[in-house]
Amino acid sequence: MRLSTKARYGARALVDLALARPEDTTCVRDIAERQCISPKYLEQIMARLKAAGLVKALRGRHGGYALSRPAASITIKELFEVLEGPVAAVECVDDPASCPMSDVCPTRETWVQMKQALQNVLEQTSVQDLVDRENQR
Amino acid sequence: MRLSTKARYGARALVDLALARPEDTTCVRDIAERQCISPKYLEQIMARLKAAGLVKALRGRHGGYALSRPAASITIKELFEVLEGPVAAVECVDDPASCPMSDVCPTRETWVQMKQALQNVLEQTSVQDLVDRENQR
DNA sequence: AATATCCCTACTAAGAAAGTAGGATTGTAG
DNA sequence: CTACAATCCTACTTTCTTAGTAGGGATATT
Repeated sequence: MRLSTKARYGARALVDLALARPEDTTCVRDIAERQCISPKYLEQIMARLKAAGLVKALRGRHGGYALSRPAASITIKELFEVLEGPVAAVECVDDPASCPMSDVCPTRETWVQMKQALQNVLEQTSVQDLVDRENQR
Repeated sequence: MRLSTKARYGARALVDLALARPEDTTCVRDIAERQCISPKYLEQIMARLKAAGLVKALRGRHGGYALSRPAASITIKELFEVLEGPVAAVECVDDPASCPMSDVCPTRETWVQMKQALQNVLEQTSVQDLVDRENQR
């Protein structure tokens, strides 16, 4: 059960944007270079973040990306759902009807607890929290 | 970040074994039929559980599998690590040296927290807990 | 008009997941 | 002692996902 590079790269990209002044834009090439990510791949990731409304883009020369909201209001859970999909590790957690035994299955409750535990962590962490950590060093 | 069928099937198989008398053995075919799992696939899963010492096997006619310890002493975390691998969703959590930026990276701490949260749930749940849930209905 | 940026789509190579398949080995019951 | 039912072992296959690569189109600035 590994986290994809999309989610990890995306998190670092958001922190990178949050470190810039909110009114400035940062181009993909610069983020990619600082974060050691393939620029073309990061482009796709940023496109998804934009579609989800987490960042906004400015096209043309001197264009780039910026957070669309204050870093403190963007949670890692949002990022996770955009780039990694549902937090639930088993389908029946979100959709009991997907398994005919959902209402009797003793394992399902554990998968539900797993989701809740994960979600707690992801919801409680904002991009600003990550920035604060970075600044503490 | 989905849980594999191996882990899910394995969990159900252990519960199935726990429902039998401890001194009895249950053959793969029976478990597979009750749990709606491909018998040949379940064979491979049981082999892994045996190699990890969670179950013991008896060969030959009227052979089969049984839990090697009381159900209350087998945690889902053990099962998870055998069939799903490390609980950490990112490599640097268990092995900081795998990434040169581990000691500065602000995202790592969140991945660590994710692991801890998951681990809490998995450690606190034993096969016996699952059996108890099943019996409550 | 040149250029630097985002935007969009398609392609690919490698690996993992989820089984399928076929038989070898072993212990027991008749 | 023989047939059989079970585990054991290894290889194969098919499908899906991941992690990119590639090439160009649209657009705004200088």
